[in-house]
Amino acid sequence: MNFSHSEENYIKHIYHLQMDNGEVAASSLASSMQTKAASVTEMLKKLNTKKVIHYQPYKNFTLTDAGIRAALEVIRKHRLWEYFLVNKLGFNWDAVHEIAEELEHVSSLELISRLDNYLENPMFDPHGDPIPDSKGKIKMVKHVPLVKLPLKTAAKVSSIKDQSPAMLQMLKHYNIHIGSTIKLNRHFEFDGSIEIRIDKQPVSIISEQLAKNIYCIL
Amino acid sequence: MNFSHSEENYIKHIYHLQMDNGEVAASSLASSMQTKAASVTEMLKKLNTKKVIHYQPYKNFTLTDAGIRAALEVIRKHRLWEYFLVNKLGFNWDAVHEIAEELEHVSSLELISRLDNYLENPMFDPHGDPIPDSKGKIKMVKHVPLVKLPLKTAAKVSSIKDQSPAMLQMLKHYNIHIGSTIKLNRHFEFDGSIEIRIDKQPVSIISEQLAKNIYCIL
DNA sequence: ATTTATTTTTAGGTTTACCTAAATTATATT
DNA sequence: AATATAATTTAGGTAAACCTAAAAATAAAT
Repeated sequence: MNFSHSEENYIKHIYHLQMDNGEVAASSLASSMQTKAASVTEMLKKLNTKKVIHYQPYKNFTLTDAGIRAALEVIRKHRLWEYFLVNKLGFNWDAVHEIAEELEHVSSLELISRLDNYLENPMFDPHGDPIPDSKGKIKMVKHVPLVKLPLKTAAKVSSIKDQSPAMLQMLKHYNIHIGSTIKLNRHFEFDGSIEIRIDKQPVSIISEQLAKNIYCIL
Repeated sequence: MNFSHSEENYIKHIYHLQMDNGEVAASSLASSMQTKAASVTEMLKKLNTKKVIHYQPYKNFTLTDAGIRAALEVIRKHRLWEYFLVNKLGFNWDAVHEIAEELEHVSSLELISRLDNYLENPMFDPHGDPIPDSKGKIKMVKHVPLVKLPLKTAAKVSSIKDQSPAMLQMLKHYNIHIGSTIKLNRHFEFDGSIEIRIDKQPVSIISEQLAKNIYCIL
């Protein structure tokens, strides 16, 4: 099956939303795609006739098996390109998302298979997200929000939600990277801030707002 | 200035046509783009308002300086990606054109500059065509058709017009590659076939049809 | 210099992917 | 259970990029 760029984007977003939530509401898809509900409805009808989603008017929906396969193909491309951009071209991991959004729509499967090979079949992209293999198999990793980590248990920083420059500046200041070992020592009830230890550095206290944007793998 | 994929394709085709011919007719652009004359007219009006072409209704047209710059940017991207596909991913040089047609529209200039760097600033793509630098400077090379080479003068095979599998099979048989040293020894009047020497191999005779598809640099 | 043929443009339609505003259905509140 | 609120769909419109068929302009041929 062949999909337009737009269809691929919808499929990808539906996939991520249903991973969070089991099923997807049209409104959340609209906000995730930065578009309007009416446009979403139109696309849902098309994806339904293409048997990409299970859909009944006015109800929430999910991807079919074919839809999941399609989503994982796009995600595979996206993450392989991100890996390439960081590890071969020397981009910072926070600068590659937009470029990969374009590259992921280049259609050749031969290209992706050779790229995968050239990169030596990486398992994770620069944000710590797993890269599906050519058959759509993907390492399921739960990204636990830092604030919900069990106390004093070593974990690894796996991804950062907000990747604004302001956020990156903060991360740099605290010396937090993807892959850093992190321990949650205690919560402060008053303002939700937490005490953490990054690698073998002295403990620091970070705000709830910052903490909420950091995800970890146990 | 920002261009759609379609606009970029038109600009690129106009560039190639005006390199051959000085100016471009709507009909030749239509056939080169595999589209209809009416669609071309529409696009010409748009490119004109965007000041990409010098255009007056019913007359032939050419790119403006801005248009040439835009064309060279697309061509630079196309050829750098082709180089990447062949020299890093191991594609055959005849398999990369279509993929590069998609990659050339990825917009990031930072990406292209890093790719160029990563590839160590190649001057020529796998077909022997020169790669414009980031300022749009391009080595002007005249590709002489093999049949018009001066007799017994060493030249280099620079490009192949028809890249069908049938053609590639022939080239393989005669052991002709991009970059091979080639000498034209004589013409046979009867059927237009020619006697050539490739590198230090024994001379061979090739048909006019084959010869017409081979271009050289002196 | 007319007539004929070719090229180019205009007019009017299609598809994809958006949009706003209004109508409909589902959900929440009293 | 009736009503208010929220979510979703429908109706109708726009822009880009294509199309066919007819009209207009240019080039070629008698």
